[in-house]
Amino acid sequence: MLELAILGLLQESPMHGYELRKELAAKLGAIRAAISYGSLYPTLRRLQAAGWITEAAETPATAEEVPALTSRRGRVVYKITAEGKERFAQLIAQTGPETYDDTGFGVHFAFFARTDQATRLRILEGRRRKIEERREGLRDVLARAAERLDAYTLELQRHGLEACEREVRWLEELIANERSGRAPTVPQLGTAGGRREEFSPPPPGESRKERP
Amino acid sequence: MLELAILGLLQESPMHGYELRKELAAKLGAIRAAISYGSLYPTLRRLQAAGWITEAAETPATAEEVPALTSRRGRVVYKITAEGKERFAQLIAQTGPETYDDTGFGVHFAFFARTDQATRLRILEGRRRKIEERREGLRDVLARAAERLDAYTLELQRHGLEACEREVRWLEELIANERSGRAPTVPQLGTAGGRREEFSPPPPGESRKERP
DNA sequence: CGTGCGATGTATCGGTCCGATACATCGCGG
DNA sequence: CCGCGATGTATCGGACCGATACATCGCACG
Repeated sequence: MLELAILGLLQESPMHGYELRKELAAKLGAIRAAISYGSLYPTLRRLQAAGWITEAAETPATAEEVPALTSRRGRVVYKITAEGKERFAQLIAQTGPETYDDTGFGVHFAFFARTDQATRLRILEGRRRKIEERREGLRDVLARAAERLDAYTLELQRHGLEACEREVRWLEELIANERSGRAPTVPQLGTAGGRREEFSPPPPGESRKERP
Repeated sequence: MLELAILGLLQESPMHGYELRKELAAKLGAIRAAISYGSLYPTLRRLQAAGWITEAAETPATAEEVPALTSRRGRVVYKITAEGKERFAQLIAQTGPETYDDTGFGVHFAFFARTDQATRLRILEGRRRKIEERREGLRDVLARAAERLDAYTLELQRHGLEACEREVRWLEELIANERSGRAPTVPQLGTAGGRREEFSPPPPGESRKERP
């Protein structure tokens, strides 16, 4: 998962570890806390060893003559390689069970802009299926084992059940949107307009073209 | 977390590993998938080594004479010890940062029936604080960095923000209930698949006593 | 009658990720 | 000039997961 996230972010622009962590936190803030350095740095080294990312020099030109004395600030900027892009595409497209758990789904979803529509649909439906199963499990417990559980545990289940129901509804909307060929559009919060492209290169700030 | 959950469940009745996993899944189904054996069995051994649980003999009488030949089914039943109960009480009462993350909060909440009211309140408020922080983070991203992110990522944030808002409201209700001295009973909101009862089983003041 | 299969049951191994910790530099205000 | 918070890289032990292996039980189906 981390691997996928890093490869995805570095595709937008080269970054060093610290930056990567912040961007990751911004992009995935909805689904998980900031990633730990204890996972990040080892993973970066692993990706580098595999040839999917490389170190990019930091020096901003004009600095050839005076490198030493106070040794340059130790900042390691990574950029993705061609092999890395291939790897990313492969990881994005290949769906296993872990694609549908909370974190896995969140990471995949966060990179939907770089995912083709068929895969998006497959992932959304897989996620929906998984949440529906969880929902049924909770209903069973509430219906069949209610008297065995105390009021607090029951309340926890009830709250979880409601969350499942909401997420299923959310997914239904996204799936319907996806099938109709439009990008996600949220009614209130004019955050996004409809787009028709299946992916958008680095340049941020998509123009907002209203598509009925 | 696993340690706390096991100690809590074994307080209700002795169980073997497989059973423990199922009960855990039923009790915590709302917040996390079933626990892995790869964590469960090592943890059981650790708890046993610490003296917090012990093996309870399985043999149902009448089996003294003929133990061998086809060796008896290998089922290991564990029960909690007095030290284990102390340990549980200590773990329940002591709140660290991990008490407020998704899993930690869920596990603590699931054992609220064995937690005193002051601690319940402290945990609910800590959780609320944490969710409020997450909510503010998401609002910031949506307000300040919206144009940097693609429509899918924005939709993810929006959905996460909504989930935060709902959870805060839920926590507010629980806190109000708690302060008023009543057990949890949420007015309807009829969605959920099971009917609910309208009572309040655990006597308001203290946690429940030993197995009835 | 047997036989195969799904549920029950215990156990280990490698791998991912986290939390704590350490340490060094930078910029800024007091 | 000094301290302190943000920036930045790095490691270590531990928690937990997913896959896998293996053995037994009960029962449905031929």
